[in-house]
This record gives sequence, C-alpha cells and structure tokens, in this order.
Amino acid sequence: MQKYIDQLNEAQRAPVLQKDGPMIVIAGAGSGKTRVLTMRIAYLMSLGVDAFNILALTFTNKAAREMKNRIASIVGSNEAKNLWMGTFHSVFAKILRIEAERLGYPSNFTIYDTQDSVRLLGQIIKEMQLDKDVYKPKQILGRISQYKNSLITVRAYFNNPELQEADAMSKKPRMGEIYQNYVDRCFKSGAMDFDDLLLKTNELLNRFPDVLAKYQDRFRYILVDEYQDTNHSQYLIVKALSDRFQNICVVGDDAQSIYAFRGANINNILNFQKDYDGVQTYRLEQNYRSSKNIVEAANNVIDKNKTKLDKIVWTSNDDGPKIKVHRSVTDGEEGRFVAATIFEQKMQNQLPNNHFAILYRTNAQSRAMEDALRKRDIPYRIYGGLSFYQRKEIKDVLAYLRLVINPKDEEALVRVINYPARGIGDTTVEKLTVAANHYKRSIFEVMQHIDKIDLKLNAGTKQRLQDFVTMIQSFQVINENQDAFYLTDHVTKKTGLVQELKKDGTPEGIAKIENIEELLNGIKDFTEGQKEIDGARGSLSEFLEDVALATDLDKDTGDDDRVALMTIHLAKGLEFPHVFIVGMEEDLFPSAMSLNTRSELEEERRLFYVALTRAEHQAYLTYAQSRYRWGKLVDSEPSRFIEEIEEKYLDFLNPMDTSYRYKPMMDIDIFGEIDKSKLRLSKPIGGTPPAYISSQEPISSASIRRLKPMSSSGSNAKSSSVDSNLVIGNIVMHERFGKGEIVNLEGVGADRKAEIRFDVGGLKKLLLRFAKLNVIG
DNA sequence: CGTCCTCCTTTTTTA
DNA sequence: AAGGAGGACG
Repeated sequence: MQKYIDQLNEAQRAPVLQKDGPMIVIAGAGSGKTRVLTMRIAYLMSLGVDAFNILALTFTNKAAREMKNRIASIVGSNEAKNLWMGTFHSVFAKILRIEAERLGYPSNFTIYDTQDSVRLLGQIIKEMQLDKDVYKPKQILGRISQYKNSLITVRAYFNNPELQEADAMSKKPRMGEIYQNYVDRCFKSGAMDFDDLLLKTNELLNRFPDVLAKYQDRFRYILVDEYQDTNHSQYLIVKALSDRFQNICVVGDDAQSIYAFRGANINNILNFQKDYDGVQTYRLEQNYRSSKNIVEAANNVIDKNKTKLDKIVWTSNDDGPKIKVHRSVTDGEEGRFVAATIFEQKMQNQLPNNHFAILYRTNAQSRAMEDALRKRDIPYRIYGGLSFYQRKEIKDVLAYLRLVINPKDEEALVRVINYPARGIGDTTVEKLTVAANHYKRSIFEVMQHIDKIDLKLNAGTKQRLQDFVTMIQSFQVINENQDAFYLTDHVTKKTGLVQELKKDGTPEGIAKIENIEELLNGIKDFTEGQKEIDGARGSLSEFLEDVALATDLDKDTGDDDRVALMTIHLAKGLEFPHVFIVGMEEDLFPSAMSLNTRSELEEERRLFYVALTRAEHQAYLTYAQSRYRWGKLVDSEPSRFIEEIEEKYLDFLNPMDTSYRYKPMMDIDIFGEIDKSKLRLSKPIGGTPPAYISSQEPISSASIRRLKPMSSSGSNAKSSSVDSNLVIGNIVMHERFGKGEIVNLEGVGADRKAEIRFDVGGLKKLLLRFAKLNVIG
C-alpha cells in the first residue's frame, strides 16, 4: 500500500490519508482526482474498513468500473467485489428494487426513458383535451423534472400557491393536474422515470427511519465524484446517508459544472463547508494532463467568470504547441480540415486513431465530421446522440422484453401491441386505455379479462387481443426457464419483428436487422458475464436495468482504435492527446439559448473550459463562416470564446484572422436614422471567403428591413454572383459579394438605395456607402 | 383498420 | 434533413 501512497504528490496524499470526517477536494482539471478517489478507497480498505461499508458515487458507470478494477489490482478482486460503486441512478435503482414494496412499487418496476415519458405526457395532454402547442410534452416533462429534482411532489405542488401561479402565468394553469396524472400513470404502470430514481430514494429515506438507519449503517464511508454536478435531490440523498457517520468525501471542480440545465446546483459544492461540521478542504491544483499552453489558455478563459472558487491550476509540463485556430467557409470544409489534419498527423507521427477526439456543442454537428472522416477512411465512433438503445428497432425489441418482466408497463405495451401490425388499431387501444383508467387497472389486465368487460369490440378484435396476451404469457414462461439471450432470440422471431424488416428489404431495413443482431450479441455477452459472476442464469431484468441506465460511454471498451466524436458534455472526465473543438461560433458555442443571463453564459464558458482541458498535447479550435442549420445555410461569426484567449497562446492557421479580429478595418458612418451605427469589416473580403459587414452597435431594425440587390448598373457586374439576402437585423447585417464588384442595393421602399463598393486589394480601400437613405420609420 | 402522402417541427447539453 | 403527426383514401 505504502508504495502506492508514495506515488502521490503531497496535495493528493492528504485527502487519501484522512480517514474520517467530512472533506471536500477541489480538484482542478487533470489534477488526478480519480487517482485520489481510487487510492482513498484502497487505503480505507487497507485500514480494515469493510468494502461493504463503502459507497462511491461516480459520474458514469464506466468510471466506476475502471476505478473498481484499479482498486482490485491493489487490494485484490475478492475484496473489491463488494464495493458499491456506480452512478446515483444505478446505485439507487438497485436499492429501490430491494425496498420497492415499501413505496408500493413492484420490485420489477420499469425505468421509463425520456421517450417513454414524453409519449405518456402527450397522451395525457390529449386525453385532457388540452392544446399540445401550449402544453408541449417536452417542456412539460422538463417542468416536472424540475419539480422532482427539487423534491416538489404533486402534493407539495398543490400546497404551493406560488408555483401554481407561476405555471398559470405561463399559460399552463393545468400543469398540476398533468403532473398528477403523469405520476398516477407511471405508478399504475409500475414505472419510474429517471428523476423518480432519486425522488423515490429520498422518499424512502424520509418516510422509513429504519430503512434510513439501515443504509446509514451500511454506507459508513461515502465518496462522491463530480460533486459540482449534483442536483438538489442527489444532495439530499448524500446528506441523509452520511448524517450518522459524517464520513463524506466529495470531489469536484466548480469550474467544470456544466449540468445546471438538468438541475445541477453549483452551490452544492460552493457551500459544502457550511453543510457539515469541521470540513477539511483540500485543493489539487497541479495539472498533469496538459501542456502549459493549454493549461494557461484555459485559465485565461475561466478567469472571465465571476462565480468561482479560488483555485490556481498550474503545470510543470512543457509549453507544448500553441492552440491552432482554423477558419473555414462552410461546415463541410471544417469537416474536411479536421479529417485532413488527423490524416496528416497520423501519417507524420504514426499516431493511432484513438489519440484524436472531435468535440462539439450539439449532436447535429457530428454529421459533417462523419462525412469527412468516412471519405478519408478514418475509423471513428460517435458517442451519444441517438444512442443504440434508443433506436426504434431496438426499442421495439426491448418493449416486448419489458412487457415480459412487467406487463403493466403501458409505454411498452402501446408501442408494440400493434407492431408488427396485427389488427389492433388506435380505436381499440383507446377503448382499452379508457377502460383501464376507469377500472384503475393496467391495460394488460383489462386485456386479460376482455371477456368480462363490454367494450363493444367485435369478436375478431377480441380474439387478437387474447392472442397477444397469450403470446406475452408464453414469453414469460420461457423467461422462467431459459436465459435472456434465448428468450430475446425467440421474441424477435415469434413476434415477426425481424420478418417485418426483411420484408421491407431497403438498406435501412437491413441495417435495422443488423442492429437487432448486435443487440442479441450484447445480450449474449451480458448473460455469459452474469453466469461467470454468480453462476446464475443471466437475468433479463438485470439486463433491462443495465440498458435503461447505460450510456454510450459505458459500452465503450476503449480497446478499439477509432477517432472519438462526442458532445463536450459527454467528454467530461476524458482526455485525448489531440482535441478538435469544432463549431466555435457565436450562437452555436456559446449557444444562442444561453445568452440571456450571465449565469447561462458562464456555464457555456465552463463548458468551453472543460473542452479545452480535455487536450493533452494539441488543441484545435475551428469555426466556419456559414453552416447548415435546420436545413438552411446560415452565416456565423467566430465565437467570443476565441477572443477570450490571449493571442500568445494561439496559432492562427489562416493569418487573416488576426487582422480582422483585432483591428477593425475601417469605421464607417451611415447616415440617416442609423448613423450612430459604426460598421466595420469583420471578415476578410474578396472572392471566397465571402465578405461580411457587421455593425458594432444595434441598428434600428425598424428603419431597414430587407434590402435586395438591384439589377446592376455596371457593365458586366453579375448580379447572380451576389447573394440576394442582405438582411439587416438588430445587430448584424450580412452580405456576400463577389470580388471587385459594385453592388447596388435597393430597399423595399422606392427611395431606399444602398451602395456597397469595394475593390480587390480592397481591405484598405473599402468604401461603403449608403446613399439616399431617407428611411421611413 | 392500414397505408401512403404531406406538412410541420425541430436543436443545447443527459441519466 | 429527417422523423413524426395527421389526414385522405382504399
């Protein structure tokens, strides 16, 4: 043990060696916090603490698994086996299954994913005959999620006039009823959504002192990783469980708090010292991961935030290369640049693919990257997005399996009751739903007793319903005697799912069949794995729970050599020698949605900090001047985050960048109503790339709406080379021109004319003139 | 009841 | 660009 302790630096050693009491470790990016957590657990065990008494909550199950393996290599796998480690959701899902009946839930409860929840809400909103444009299911779910994460139950909601008023103000007076119905329906279906896993855990610990005592006694040492991303609900769970022994160790970095949107509360980490008595605070400030350039540039960025803890991240690593900044004209070109650079780097330095990561703000950006990588035959893997388990064909198979485990699962049932088509239409399902709600039973139960209830169904329909029930029941019998793989294989054949896809015959259909085969392989692996562990038959319900809480990262074995593509959120905690941060553009990163409040912008900035600090050796920032968004080509400006890094850390690959970014070329006054606006050339002009003109100050948008190119007056100036969408919005007006042209622009009103004129050498000679701009208000 | 077609929305991030 | 919802028609 000692030899491992010796490998730690002094700052890391201190929190490892403090056995008891509350403590917080503020750990800068790349400062070895995982190591500290790992060593702390190993050290506790070496002091004789029973593995059964240690609970470690991590951010991903993969992180838990890796940590466990590491600990096993130190203290032995027999010992490490009994550690409780995992995400909040997976750990408490297990506990909830054990204690389910206390809460009136079956222990085989289903976990609804977001899709399930949204569909159910849509259904409820429809049943309540509300306008789905006012009550948008996704939004409603977000609202409910907020309530749940703040421990506002339906009852608490109705006891809180302020909340009700707030919802009424936002034109959703019936929010409470929807919430009520949603909760009831979930309960009736024996289902919990993601937030329930935490909410119900709180309920369990609050309502049943003996249960609380049991788990307090059990978890004598609690460790929480990524504490800055815990929400209120998680905070309370931790608080309750650690209350008796107060052996609580939280690790985190306020600068990397990026989950406020899902209820994470940065104050949990900022206020930790106040929550427990005698908190020891440790700081890990030495970065071992990244080059000095990257560390200092990242510090540069995070300095702009007001809300933060004192902490100075430093490194003794080499300077390393500067951060490369690349501009391209379109998102397609951006992709090609990234692919080409990866290709070159691989060739020159003999690097494997998995030394590269491409990080982006939104999943939609992956496409351009994929296309470019594919063209160069560079293997890649996309994480997140539509995850494997969310694909339609996979969810269909899983829905049958869910029904086998929990026939009350309404979402699973409506999903597959008529897929593949078996003559049970919407009308029938509706009748069943009404009856189920009326009798306060599940749809499946209604179907089981279809003979005894008069639903005005014809004989054929009744028969088909009974056939369906019989089929599910036959699956249940198989589940009792065979392993999950056998059952799933049987289900895909018996239900006609695969046949349906084969019949389809399209390439998509074939891909879907392959996906189902992959699912089967996954189940096979799982069942084999389970057999090895406990000799038991691989249990279907365990598999389903794994699937419900799995992330793409969890699936990753890490041994395949591919370029990684993922959102920055997913990249947290990971590191790569070469990192591309793409789409560094205003309204994309920072996201247009996050520009309303300071705190939102600061979260975006933390996100950028996270992105930058993933890089060990080389970081690239790329942006495009136009990109396809919602199917249309949209112009964009470089992100402000680029400017927030001092120039000495940056290496502009297209040198023009520096000139226009830091030195406005020319200030031009415009007359008329908008004469206060200073226009400046904000991008290089001439040929490609296109030129843009933007104003530094708001232009009165009422005065000018839209200017269209007038047919040219010059001899051979081609108006076709002029994009016709000069739009003057509140702040920016854009126009692209060909080179050396004189462009006449005419407004909507007869006497509105604008002339923009420049010539090729034109950076200096830009002349922009709006003539006759007697704008009518 | 089933299928096909058109129109509409969507994109911020996730367990 | 692409998937989902809803309507028309068989």
